Amino acid sequence: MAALRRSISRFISHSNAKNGAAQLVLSRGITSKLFVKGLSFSTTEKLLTDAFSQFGKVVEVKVIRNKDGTRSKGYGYVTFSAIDEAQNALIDMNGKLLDGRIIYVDSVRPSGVYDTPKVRGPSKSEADG
DNA sequence: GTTGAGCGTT
Repeated sequence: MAALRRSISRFISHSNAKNGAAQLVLSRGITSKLFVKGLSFSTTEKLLTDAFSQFGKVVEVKVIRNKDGTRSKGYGYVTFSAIDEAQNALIDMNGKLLDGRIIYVDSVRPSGVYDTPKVRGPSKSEADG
């Protein structure tokens, strides 16, 4: 049983978010988090949540704004509690009209969430030798 | 100064 858990944890991991909401990460590049662009500048987190909740449990929503927090940059992130929820939302919401704009949904770009070890350059002793 | 490609925080 421990072996089973070990093999599973090789493929499923959780990224830590501020509110403790975990982003599901399955294997390589498949996550429960979505990248949403083309948002109206008036689209808020609440509106995003309302629109995406029909596909599952939304655990985190973020609209990226400028420094002052005044102007939306027109894109954001939606994280679901499960990967299949995110997949369905992507398929269904991509190209849909939201708040008067056609929005585009994509999987989130890979970032250091994977279990791939970081590549190091040669150590100083190696470089000198 | 208000405009339209894009991957940010904690």
